[in-house]
Amino acid sequence: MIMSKKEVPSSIKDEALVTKRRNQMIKGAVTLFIEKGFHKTTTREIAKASGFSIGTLYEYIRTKEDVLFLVCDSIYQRVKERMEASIDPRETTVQSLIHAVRSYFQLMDDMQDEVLVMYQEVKSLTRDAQDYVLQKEREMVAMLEDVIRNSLPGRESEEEIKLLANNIFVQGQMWGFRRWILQRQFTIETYTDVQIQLLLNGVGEFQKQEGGA
Amino acid sequence: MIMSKKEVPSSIKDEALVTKRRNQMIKGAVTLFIEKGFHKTTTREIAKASGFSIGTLYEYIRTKEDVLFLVCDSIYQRVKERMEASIDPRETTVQSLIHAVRSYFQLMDDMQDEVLVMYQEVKSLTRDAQDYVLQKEREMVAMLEDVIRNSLPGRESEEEIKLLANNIFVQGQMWGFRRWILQRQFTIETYTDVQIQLLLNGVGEFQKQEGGA
Amino acid sequence: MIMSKKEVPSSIKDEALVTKRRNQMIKGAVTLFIEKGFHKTTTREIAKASGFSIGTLYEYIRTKEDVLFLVCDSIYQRVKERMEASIDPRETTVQSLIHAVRSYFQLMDDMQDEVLVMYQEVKSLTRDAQDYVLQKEREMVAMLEDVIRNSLPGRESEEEIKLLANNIFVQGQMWGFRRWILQRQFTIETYTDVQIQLLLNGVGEFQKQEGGA
Amino acid sequence: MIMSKKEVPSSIKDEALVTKRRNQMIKGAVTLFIEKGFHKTTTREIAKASGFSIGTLYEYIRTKEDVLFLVCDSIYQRVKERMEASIDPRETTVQSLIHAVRSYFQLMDDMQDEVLVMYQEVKSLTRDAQDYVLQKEREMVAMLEDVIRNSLPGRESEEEIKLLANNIFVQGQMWGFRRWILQRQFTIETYTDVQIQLLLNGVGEFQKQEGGA
DNA sequence: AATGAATGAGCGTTCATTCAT
DNA sequence: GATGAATGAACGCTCATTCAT
Repeated sequence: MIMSKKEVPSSIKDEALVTKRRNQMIKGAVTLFIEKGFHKTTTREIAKASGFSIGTLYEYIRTKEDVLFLVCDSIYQRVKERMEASIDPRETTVQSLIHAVRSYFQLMDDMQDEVLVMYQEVKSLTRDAQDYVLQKEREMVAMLEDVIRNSLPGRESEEEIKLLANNIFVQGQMWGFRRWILQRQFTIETYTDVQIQLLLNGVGEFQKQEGGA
Repeated sequence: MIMSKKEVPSSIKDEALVTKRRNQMIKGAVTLFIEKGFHKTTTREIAKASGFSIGTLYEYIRTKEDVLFLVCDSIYQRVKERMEASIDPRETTVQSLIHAVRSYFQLMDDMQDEVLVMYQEVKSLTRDAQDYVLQKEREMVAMLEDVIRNSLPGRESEEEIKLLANNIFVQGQMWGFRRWILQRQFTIETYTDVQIQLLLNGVGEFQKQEGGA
Repeated sequence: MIMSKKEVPSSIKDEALVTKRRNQMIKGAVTLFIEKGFHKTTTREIAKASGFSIGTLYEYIRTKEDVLFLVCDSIYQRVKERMEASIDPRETTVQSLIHAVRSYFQLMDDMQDEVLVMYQEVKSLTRDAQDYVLQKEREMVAMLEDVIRNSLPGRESEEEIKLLANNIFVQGQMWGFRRWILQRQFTIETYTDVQIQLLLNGVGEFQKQEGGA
Repeated sequence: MIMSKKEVPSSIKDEALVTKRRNQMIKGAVTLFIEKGFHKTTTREIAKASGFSIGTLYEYIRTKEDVLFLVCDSIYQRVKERMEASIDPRETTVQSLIHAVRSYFQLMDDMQDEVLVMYQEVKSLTRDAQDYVLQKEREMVAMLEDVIRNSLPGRESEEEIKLLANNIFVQGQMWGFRRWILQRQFTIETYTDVQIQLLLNGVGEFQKQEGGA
C-alpha cells in the first residue's frame, strides 16, 4: 500500500515554478490527448499548447512519457480527491451507498474526457509508472469496498463486495467510454437511477441460486 | 443500422488470394499488437510476421491503419460468431440468461488478449472504421438485450434491459482489461458465479426504491 | 590475435549492394571527416556526400558511429594492404629495412589526410570498435618489428626492436599530423632520408651508454 | 614568430576575478575533457565542475570553444614552463641532452592525460586559436633544438637537428597517446632508457650511408 | 503477383547561448 | 557580479509508403 511519491525530475530549481509550469503542461496536454491521443500528439504540440517552447518543455520533464505520467497522475489525483471529498465510508446505511454511487457517477460525468484519456493511455506508460497510477485506482476501488461493507453490514460476502466495488467503478467509467451507445439513451441522471435500481435488486430473482458450477 | 461491408481495397485481383493473405496478415498482426500495441508495431514487423515482404503487404492494404481495421474487424467477427453459436435468444427462461452470461464470460476469458487490443486500439481507427466496428458491438449488445428480454418476460423495463445488456457486456470485457486487479482474486468461474449472483439479486434490497432524483 | 570480422549490420539483403553503397558512404564521409571532423559532420551531410538520402544511409548502418567505424576500418585496411604489398619481412639485409621505411613513409605521404582522420577520430569509437581497429595497428607495427628483427639479426634487443617499430610507425604518421611544422622544412624525400640516417646512426655517439637508470 | 597574447574577452572588469574564475573553469573543464572529450562535455557540466552557474560561465567566456582554448593554452603553458624549468639549453654536453630527454619524458608521463586532451582537441579550435597554441609547441620544439645544437656542437646538420627535436617531442607525447601499446611493455624508465639508447646510437650501422634517393 | 531498396517528412531530444532579474 | 529560466536551431534516427524490377 505504501508507495513513495513518484517524482519526475526537472532541471528547474524553483519548485513553485515547476508546479506552475507542469500545471500549464498538464492542462495543454490533456486537451491534446483527448483530441488525438498520446501517440499522435507531438512534443512540439504539447509545448505550444502549454504556452512555452520545446526547450522549456524539456526543462520540466525528461521524456514525452513523463508528460503522460504527469497527466495520468493528475487525473487520478483529481478523481481520487473528489471521491474522498464526497464519499464518507464510515456511514452505515444503504442510503449512503446510494449517495456514494450518485456522487461518483456525477464525478465520472464531469470528468468524462479525462477519464477516457486515462483509460486509454495508461497502457503506454512504463511498467513502473503504470503500477504507481494503478495503485491509485486500487485505492479508489477500496473506498467503494469500504462504503459497501459499511452500508450492508454482514449481508454480502467479501467476494461480492470486491466485485460490486469493481462493477460500480467500471460502470462509472463506462458512462464515459461507452458514451457512443449510452448517452443516446440515457442522461447521467437516468443512467444513475437505473444502475442503482439494478445494483440493489438485480433482475429480481429473489432466491439465491446458481452459486456454484 | 444497416451497414454495407466496409471494403479495404487491394491491388490484387484474385479474391481468394486476398482473403488468404489477409488472414496471414491478421494472424501475424494480432500477435504483435497484443505484444506491443498498434503504434509501436511497424509495418515491416507486420510483413515479416505475416510471412511476406513489405512490398507485398502494401499490395493488400493501403495504409497501416487498414491492418488495424482488418484486425479489429476480425476479432469482432470472431467474438460475434462465437456469441451467435453459443447463445440462443429465443429461449425464455432465467436459466438461458445465466447460460448466455456464462458462455459469454468464457468467451471473454478465451479471447482476453484480442479483446484488450480491440479495446485499446479502436480509437486509432478513422471515424468511418470506428463506426463500422462499433456497429458490430451494438449488434452483440442487442443479442444480450434479446436474451434478457426473452428470459425475463415483462419483468424489466426497456431501460433496465438496455443497461443490463451493457453491464453484462462490459463485465465480460472487464475480466480482461482489469485482469491486474480481478485475476488475483477470482478465477473465471468464481468471477462468473459471483457476477451472476449479483446480477440476479443485486445487493438484496427487495423493495424498489430510489427511482428518481 | 584472432579477431573475428566485426560486422556492421545492414537491413539490405543484397550484399554486393551493401558493399557498393558502403564504399560510396566511406568515400563521402572521409572527405567530410577530413574537412570538419566526425563530430561536426552531420548524418545528413554524410548521406548527401554519399549520394543518397538520409533514409537510405540508415538502411546501411545503425548509427552514425558505424560510419566512423567503417571509415576507420577501411583506412586501416588500405594502409595495411599497401604495407603488406610493399614490405617483405623475410628479407634479411639492412637495405630491406631501409626499403620498408621508405615505402611506408611514401604510403603515409599518399594517405596523409586519411591517416589524420583515423588518428584523430579513433577515440570517438566505442571500446569494442577501438579494440578491433587498434588490433590492425598492432599487426602493422608487428610487420615492422619482423622487418627489423630480420634485417638486423641478433643485433638489437627485443625491447629495442619493439620501440624502433613504434618509432618508425609514429614517424610515418607524424609526417601527416605534424605537417604544419614538418612540411615547411622537408619534402617527403628529405624527411625520409634524414629519418633513415638518424635511425641507423643515432646522433653518432658510438659507445653504448646510459643503458640503465 | 612574435604572437601577441591571444585574449579571450570577458564582460567582467575586475581582472583578478577573471583570472580566478578562469582558473576554476580550466581546472573543472580539464577533468571533464579527459573523461569524455570536448564534444561530449556540455557547458552546463563545465559550469557545474567550475563551481558556478551557466550564466556566470558566460560572463567569462564568449563561446564553448573559448573554454577549450583556455584549457589548451593552460596545458601548453604548464608544459612549457616545466620544460623551461628543467632544461637548460646552454649546456654543451651529451649528458645535458640526455638529461633534457629524461626530464621531458618524465613530464610527459606526469601530464599524460592533459597532453592527450590537448592533442586530440586542438583540431576543434578555430584556425586562429590553433595557430596561437601551435606557436607554443614550436617554441618547445625549438628548446629541444637548442639543447641538441649545443650538446652536439657541429656534429649534426640543421636538418638532422630539427628532425631530432621533432622526434623527441613526439616520442614524449607518444608515451601518452600510444599507452595502449607502449605501457604494456615498458615503464616510463625503461621507455626512456631504450629511447635514449636508440637516439644516441641508432641501430648501430656505423657508416653514414643512404643519404640520397 | 512479389520484392525490397529508396525516400524524406517528421519525430523526440539536446544544448549553446541569451537576458531579465 | 551572479543567476538560472527560457529559447529554438539542429541533431540522430525512424518508418510508412512508393515504385522499378
